[in-house]
Amino acid sequence: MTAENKASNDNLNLTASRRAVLDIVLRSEKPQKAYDILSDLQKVIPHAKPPTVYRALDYLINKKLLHRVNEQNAFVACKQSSKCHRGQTNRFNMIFTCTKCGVIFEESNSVLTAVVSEMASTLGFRTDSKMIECPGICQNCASEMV
Amino acid sequence: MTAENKASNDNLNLTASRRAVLDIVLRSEKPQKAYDILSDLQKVIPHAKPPTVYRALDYLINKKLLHRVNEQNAFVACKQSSKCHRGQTNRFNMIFTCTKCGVIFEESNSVLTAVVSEMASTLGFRTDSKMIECPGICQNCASEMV
DNA sequence: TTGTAATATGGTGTGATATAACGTATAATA
DNA sequence: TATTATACGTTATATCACACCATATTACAA
Repeated sequence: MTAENKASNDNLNLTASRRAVLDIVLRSEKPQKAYDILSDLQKVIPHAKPPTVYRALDYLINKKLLHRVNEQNAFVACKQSSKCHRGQTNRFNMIFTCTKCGVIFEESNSVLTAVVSEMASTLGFRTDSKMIECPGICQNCASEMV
Repeated sequence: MTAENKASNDNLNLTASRRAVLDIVLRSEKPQKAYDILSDLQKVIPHAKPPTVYRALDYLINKKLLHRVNEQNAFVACKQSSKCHRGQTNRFNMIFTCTKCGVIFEESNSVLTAVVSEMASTLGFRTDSKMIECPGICQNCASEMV
């Protein structure tokens, strides 16, 4: 289920600032930085402050509408297509992040899920977020570096 | 090859501050924060400043002696055992990071390597670091949360 | 040996990221 | 209504990271 679909979920308490932050992140392809989100947010909610943004982000991440991209200190909407799920909430999603331009690719894969699940359980490790990050260089940036 | 082994490598220019930073990180099990490293470093090099640490870290990461753990904004010694390598420089290493206590587990796995390599190449994505992070909760912390 | 390029360091300052703390408001419910 | 939980407003500050410029050192060619 994508973030856009989830946003109409009844269990969701989308206040004005949460809705606005979600919209800002949804509108962008690339992960958005917190202080860029803040700038945008202040066009709608002029008195918004850093905690306003971080609270909204925390909430939306908890509700699985957004991901935090640790490699970039940035935030992106959950792009998992419904076909990646089929009710399987335990699938892992890989986020390939371009350290050059910031573009990301989010992909799910059953073999990945199987192997990571097994590694984690061998370690007695509980993987809550099911998001894995792999940094690198996207095709576009690679070709520009000649 | 572990960081300890590599440290005796001839190609390495281990100046005083680099050596000290490496030692500080090696001495600790858990990833170390830059400003904690700085505090320790100042016991040896009193005039050390933040750039001193970040420069040393950059160097050591480039030389593959250390990893940056993005989930924690912290740094840890490369713990890959030699058996994980056998000259295969293209193996992926997964770092499971505990978001509660900060402990990490670094593991390599041929199936993981195969599936991530394939996903990346499908996307035309160049994976330089070969380090993948998976956040979660370690067994210890999980049992304490009852 | 001198010139020069590359590398490493010292030190200042500041940009960027994130949250603690405390008070107020609102909503849900016993 | 009293109580609890949740959300928000605001100030201040903690934390993370590096740009910038000057200086020193090294390596090597002329």
